[in-house]
Amino acid sequence: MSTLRKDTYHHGDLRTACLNAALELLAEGDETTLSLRAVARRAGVSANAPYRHYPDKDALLGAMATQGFLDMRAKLAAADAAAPSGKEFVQMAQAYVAYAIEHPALFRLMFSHPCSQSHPAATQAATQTFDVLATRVDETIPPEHRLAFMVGAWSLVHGLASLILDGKFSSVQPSEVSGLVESTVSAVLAARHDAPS
Amino acid sequence: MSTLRKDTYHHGDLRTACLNAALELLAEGDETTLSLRAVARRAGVSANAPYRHYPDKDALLGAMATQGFLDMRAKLAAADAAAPSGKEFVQMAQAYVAYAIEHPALFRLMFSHPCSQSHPAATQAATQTFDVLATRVDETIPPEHRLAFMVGAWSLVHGLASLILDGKFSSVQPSEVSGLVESTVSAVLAARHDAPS
DNA sequence: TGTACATCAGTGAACGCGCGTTCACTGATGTAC
DNA sequence: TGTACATCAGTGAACGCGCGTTCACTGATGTAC
Repeated sequence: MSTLRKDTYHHGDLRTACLNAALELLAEGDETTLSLRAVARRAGVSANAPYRHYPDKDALLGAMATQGFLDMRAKLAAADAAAPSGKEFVQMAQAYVAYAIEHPALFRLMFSHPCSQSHPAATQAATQTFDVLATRVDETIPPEHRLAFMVGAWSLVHGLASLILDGKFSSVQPSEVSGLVESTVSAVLAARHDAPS
Repeated sequence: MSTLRKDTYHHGDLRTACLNAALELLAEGDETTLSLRAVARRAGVSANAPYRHYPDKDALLGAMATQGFLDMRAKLAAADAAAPSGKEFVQMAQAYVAYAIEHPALFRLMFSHPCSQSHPAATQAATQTFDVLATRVDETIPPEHRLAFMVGAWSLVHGLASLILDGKFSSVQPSEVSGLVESTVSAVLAARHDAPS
């Protein structure tokens, strides 16, 4: 019976509040501006209160990455479900890149931070995210091309998102991104029957 | 007349020595283990000696990213030159991924660290690196497909490298990487005439 | 060739900083009787 | 229904840490005359 009351001594759900505060801080800055003390400050709580709910900073980072993957999975699944027949891959790819652009620091945390490999819940959530793509692949691509297609499609989309976030496509306008994703993914799709195993 | 003598008061070429020490430290660890003080220690010099040659830590990081891009450019150019006709893209792609795997922390610094965008020498070196690919594209790909091809090929290879570094392809063995790059790049190449503009 | 001097490239000590984390403690809560 | 008590979830002060950076200084070097 823990109703949420922020003004009481007992917070109610400080675990979630810390997670949200951390995600906010990450959205406003980057990983270097995300400290446990800042999270506590944002949650309106003393510096070591978070230790009641997370054994250390890395555990909080792991929870953030996990949450990120779950959010991303929902976006991919929604794109897959909403897409007209035959457009599933293109629209999932667009959703993937859009997620990265909307959450740049979290995206980097999810993929590049050590916690994304060391935190079991995070790796599991990552697998669940990729399974959305894998399921569609299994229904669409002939078995002998599945692995190459999975790796190729995912690499393509991930590289595109990364290079955009890192400012390496300075000549590409934000409004062009969606079309670029479509044309590039379509090209790979068209080639899948020609691919060497 | 500065001959290199490490045992004298005047170092000889501390600028280069700091750069190399920093690259070594990055190769041995990651960006979080790379401090200016550690660089000075490695170079056998007092903690603030590097300030004679770099205005601040970020300047050193920028120099490192610059060096990384120049090295990478050399590797790409060598792969392009050595490749049998028609295999240039595949072998450049393999060189790109190989470079990332051999220098994971430096690769991340070059692409994801803010210094890679703020340091003019680094952005220029990056452009020179991409120009190796662009030159081959101009000689091979019809004009109307060049942009899409550049973006697609680069994204593909960069994503592949990034996901491998980040441990997201746990099912892919190191020995499979080269073949995977070849098959995936070949697929994109085969599709380039079908690609929507 | 020798000497005076400007400049360069180091030294070593110190500063403040915010961090992650630990400690001892206390207010709030729920429950057994 | 009231009370004693265990437990939970906070507080506030403190610790040590290594960092980037600054300061005043000094040894080494090259050059003008």
